[in-house]
Amino acid sequence: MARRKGRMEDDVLALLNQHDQPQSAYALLDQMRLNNPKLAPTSIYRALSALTERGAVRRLESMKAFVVCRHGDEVDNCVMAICDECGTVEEHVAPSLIDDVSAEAAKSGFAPTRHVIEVHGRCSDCRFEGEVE
Amino acid sequence: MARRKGRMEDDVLALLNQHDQPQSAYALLDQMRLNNPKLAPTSIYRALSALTERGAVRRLESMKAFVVCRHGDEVDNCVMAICDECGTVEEHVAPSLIDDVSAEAAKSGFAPTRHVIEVHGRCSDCRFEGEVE
DNA sequence: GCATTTTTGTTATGTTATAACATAACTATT
DNA sequence: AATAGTTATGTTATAACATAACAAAAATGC
Repeated sequence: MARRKGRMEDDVLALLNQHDQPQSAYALLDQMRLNNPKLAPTSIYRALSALTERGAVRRLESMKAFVVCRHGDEVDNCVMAICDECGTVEEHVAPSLIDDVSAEAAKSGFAPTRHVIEVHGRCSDCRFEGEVE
Repeated sequence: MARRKGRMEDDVLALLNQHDQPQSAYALLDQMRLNNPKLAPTSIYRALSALTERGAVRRLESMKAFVVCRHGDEVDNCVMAICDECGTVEEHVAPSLIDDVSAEAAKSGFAPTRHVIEVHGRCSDCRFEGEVE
């Protein structure tokens, strides 16, 4: 009954790649169910978890949704800019900025292991859509 | 049946203030139910939402939990450092750092409105607990 | 008092995520 | 190609998080 190894991850990643906007786990599930109606949430979450661990996918904590990671090797050095109007996400690689954030936390002796840096706002396209503000 | 205005918010805030660690909405609900067994999730979420809006409380996006905001007037200028070992949270007010993050996002014309900056790791106490590493 | 607005209560449901266990597929050895 | 061990996936159920929609009570303004 089980399919070939790693296939689930590939399918989920391929599906995520078809979208410009972050997708919720259940949105992915619904889409996967078009081909595989009995698919369970667990399968999606397992795939997302594995993809996340290897830096292929990122969970946007502030929107409970997942995006493909364009810079997997820099996964902990990114500032994510999320447009609240169109939903698109920009991945800014900025190691020095992450260092600065770490340094701030380190002021109290804190030793960082993971950074969540998400900025909400309006992207360039949306700001200049229709008229300049 | 409804109680005096704002009372719910006060109760939730008071309860949150009794904790050093962030609390999930349902953890708060369980505690409130000791006095008020029929309390519904809605009531907690409404209070948390109002408290968040006025900067008294913050949701830690990366852990689905809420903490009292020690610097309500600087609510969007904070770096939150979360100890994964003991759960304590430090609120670092760092406006210039937030400016830097904004500037990074602005490189592509993005106009930030809200910043989520959460750092996970180990706090000073936990690092030096037992022995120096 | 009476109408209006706001807060809280109530009921129901929607959404996100994981636990626990079963089975199929892959791997390596013989 | 039998086997045993490991890993991936399937299956079932439920836990945890969050909101919608409507009702009732209190506060507010006239």
